[in-house]
Amino acid sequence: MNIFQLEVLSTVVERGTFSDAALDLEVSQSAVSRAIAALEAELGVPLLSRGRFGAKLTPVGERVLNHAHKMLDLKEHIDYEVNLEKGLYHSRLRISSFRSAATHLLPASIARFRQQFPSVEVTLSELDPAGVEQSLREGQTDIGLIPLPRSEEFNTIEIARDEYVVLLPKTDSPPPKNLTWEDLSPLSFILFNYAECTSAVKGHWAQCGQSFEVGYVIKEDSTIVSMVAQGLGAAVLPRLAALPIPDGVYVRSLPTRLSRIIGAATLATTPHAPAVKMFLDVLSQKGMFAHQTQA
Amino acid sequence: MNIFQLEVLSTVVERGTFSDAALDLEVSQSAVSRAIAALEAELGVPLLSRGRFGAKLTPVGERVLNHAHKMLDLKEHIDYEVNLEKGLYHSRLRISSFRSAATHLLPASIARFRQQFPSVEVTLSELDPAGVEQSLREGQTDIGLIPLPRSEEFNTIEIARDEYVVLLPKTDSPPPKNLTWEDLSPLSFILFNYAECTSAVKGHWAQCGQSFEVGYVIKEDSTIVSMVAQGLGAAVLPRLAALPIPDGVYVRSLPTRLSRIIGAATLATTPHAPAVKMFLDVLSQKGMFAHQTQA
DNA sequence: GGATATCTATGCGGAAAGCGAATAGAAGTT
DNA sequence: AACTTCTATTCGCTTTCCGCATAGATATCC
Repeated sequence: MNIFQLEVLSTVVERGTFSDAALDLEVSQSAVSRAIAALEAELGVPLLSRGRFGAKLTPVGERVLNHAHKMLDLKEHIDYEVNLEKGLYHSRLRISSFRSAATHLLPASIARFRQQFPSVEVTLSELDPAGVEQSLREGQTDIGLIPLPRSEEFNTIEIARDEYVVLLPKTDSPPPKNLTWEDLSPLSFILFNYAECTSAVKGHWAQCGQSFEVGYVIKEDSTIVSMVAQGLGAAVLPRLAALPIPDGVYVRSLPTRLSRIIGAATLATTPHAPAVKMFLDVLSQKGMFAHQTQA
Repeated sequence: MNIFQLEVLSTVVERGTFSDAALDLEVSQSAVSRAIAALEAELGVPLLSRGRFGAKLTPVGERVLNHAHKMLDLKEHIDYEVNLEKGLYHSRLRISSFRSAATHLLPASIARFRQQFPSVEVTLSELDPAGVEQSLREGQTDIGLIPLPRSEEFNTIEIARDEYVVLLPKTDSPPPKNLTWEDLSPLSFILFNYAECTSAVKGHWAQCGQSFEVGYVIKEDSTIVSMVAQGLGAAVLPRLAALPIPDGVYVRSLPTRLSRIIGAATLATTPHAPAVKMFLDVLSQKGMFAHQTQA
């Protein structure tokens, strides 16, 4: 049994006669006749009844065709996999990302992607969000990880949500589990001057009708964590940026939660290469990269 | 692409080497090598990486094999259908049934069965339940429809439940929708002397602590229905036996419901021929005869 | 380093399968 | 009866597939 025979059977049933099926398949009528005869000989049952009226399925032919259709569908899936592989072969994928997403989100995703497509060359550039946008615009980057929302020149999908947390230095008594604005009001804050975090925090405070004292505005997340550990102030920054958090620092949620949305962006006007599409599937856990759930 | 190539691919992966796969498949090692090479040439991608260590799937090979396994499963389904057809061809199915099941239940089932297996010769004998049992014992019947329960010499499956109803003649005022034992106590009843109905009804009355007057005991269900229509009494009999019920007769449920179970029986000691198995599936709406539900 | 073992790939010759063109046979239509 | 339209089969050729034998590569053993 081969795929051609199943295609012949399917087309004969669809067209009604061997002659019309032959035209459709671009082979001779005798090739169609012999393909069907060979299949019937192999299986040992008549699949079609035929005569001057053309050809119609027998009852067992109907049941066989049901399965045959599924096999033809699977052949299309195989062709898809194969064409995907051919499209990806020796292609490349250029990713840009701001630092904490580059450090904490991308490595696992890239590993997973390359497990399936080892021939794709992946590059990862660490840029601030404005740099990521620029690199997308200049065609230097295929996929950029940036905070959302973004302008309409980009197509975006949400990848993760990253909560802003309060880092507090170790003191004689630990801070309460749930902070209030009153707990925070006497504190001096170190803000994270990167990836629009400072403006997000200030906007959030304003929106909550609160005010706070800014002690420092620092670009390096690791420096901020160290300063908190040394008792120089409290900090507010995204959890991913704070990682890894040393023992000498408490982590608490804000009284009113704030999160940033991390998205994957592509340039809206650029058609996606197969590698880009596949990696977007990894990031959003779709298609073959859907999360395995217990059956 | 053909089934043999998919079997080769599957076996190579399972066995680890072309040489071991060749032994398994009872072909030469070079036949295995060329089958794989032909498949890779047709698809245009390498499915296996191989050398002195044997053969391992490439990533695209894994994805292709996933679909290939499903195709091999479908081939087994096709083989099953085909073997089933061969087993059934020119076989026969002998059914015996008591009258109302023969009249009302079997025709649709037999039609459905023969639509799929037109080559099976079906015979239907109408016998009372004792006659059905005897015919099964004597090997003259493959499947018998009889009321349940039955002795352990038979394997049985429940096919339907058939409610005993009260038939009442048309009078100046219609009977209440829900009859009470008081409503029934002044009536004279015509009982159905067939398929253990009389004993079932008497047993039910006794179990409910009631008594009733028996006017007639009649064997013909159509005669009973006519007598009720003529005002000669009320009747208690299974609904299927009463069909078709003319306009001049009211139908009501008993105050305490009574149903008979109609079952399909086969002789416990006899292995089932394929036609018997398939028809039991029709009756119990299993396998390929499962009820279609909206998706 | 050389010999050996074990794996896959390929050449050779023969058998089997598949192709299109042509035609035979059957059945429906005119 | 003649014609049309369908499938099945023959013919001659081409392609594919087979086992046997062997080439080539690589790991193991001495």
